[in-house]
Amino acid sequence: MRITTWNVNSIRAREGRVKAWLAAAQPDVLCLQELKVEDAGFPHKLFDELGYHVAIHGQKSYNGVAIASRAALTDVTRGFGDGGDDEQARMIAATTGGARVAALYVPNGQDVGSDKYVYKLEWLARLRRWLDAHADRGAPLALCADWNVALGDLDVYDPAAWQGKNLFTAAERTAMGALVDWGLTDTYRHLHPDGVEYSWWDYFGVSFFKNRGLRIDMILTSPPLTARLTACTIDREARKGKDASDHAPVTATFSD
DNA sequence: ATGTCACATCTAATGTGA
Repeated sequence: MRITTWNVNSIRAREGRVKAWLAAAQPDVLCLQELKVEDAGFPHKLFDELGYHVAIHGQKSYNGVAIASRAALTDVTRGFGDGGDDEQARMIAATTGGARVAALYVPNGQDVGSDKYVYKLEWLARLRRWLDAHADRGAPLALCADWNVALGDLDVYDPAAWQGKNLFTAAERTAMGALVDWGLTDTYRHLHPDGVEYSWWDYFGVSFFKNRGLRIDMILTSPPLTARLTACTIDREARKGKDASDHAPVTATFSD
C-alpha cells in the first residue's frame, strides 16, 4: 500500500497538476491539505474519473483537508471532536485499506509568541489528546500532514538562521515529541537517517532553484505500519514548473 | 524589509495568510 501526503495550496488552482500527478503516480491513498474551498466547490469529477473515493472537510478561502482512496472510506470523522475550536477545517480521519488514515493541516503559527503560534501549540496538544482518546497504537495508523514544523537540522536549509524562528522552535519540537512518545515514527527519517531532502520551498525568487527548503510534510505511522514500511520518497519534480504548489508530495510504501 | 502565490472583495487594488 502506498500513501501520499500533499499540501496542494488550493485544489482549484492545482486541479491540472493534481490530476496529472495522480494519474501517473497512482497511490492507494492521497491525503490533501489546503484545499481552500468549501465542500460544494471541490472537483469531485477529477477523483471520480481516476477511480478514487473522497472524504472532504472543506472551508471557504483557507485550510480544508481531504482523503482520497482507491478503497472505500469508512468511519469518517472531521475535527478532534473535543469541544474545542473546530471552525478551522484542519483534520479529517477515515478507515481505508485496512488502516486508519488522517489528513492534517497543522496551523502555521505565523510568528513566535503570536496568537497563531499559541494556537498552533495548543492544536498539537489537542492532537496528542485525540490520539490518547481515539487512536490505537496497536493498529495501523498513518498521520499525513503539513506539520509546519521542522524536526531537526537536516530538515532545514540553514539551521543556524532558522533556530528559534517559527517552524523551528524548541516548543514546536517538544509538541511533536509528544506524538513520537505516543508511538509514532517519521517514516522518511526512519529510512533515511542522514537524508537531506525538503518538501517545501517558498515561492519567492530562487528558493526552489537554490534548494532553500524545509522538510515539514511527513507521514507518521504507528508501530504496526512502521513495521511494514519499505520506502518513503519526496517527489521534488512535482514542485517544478508553472502552477506548482509550494509543497511536494511525500509517499510512504508499506508491504502487504 | 523584500520576494511570490491564492483568496476575497464595493471587479480594481488592496488586505490576509502563507
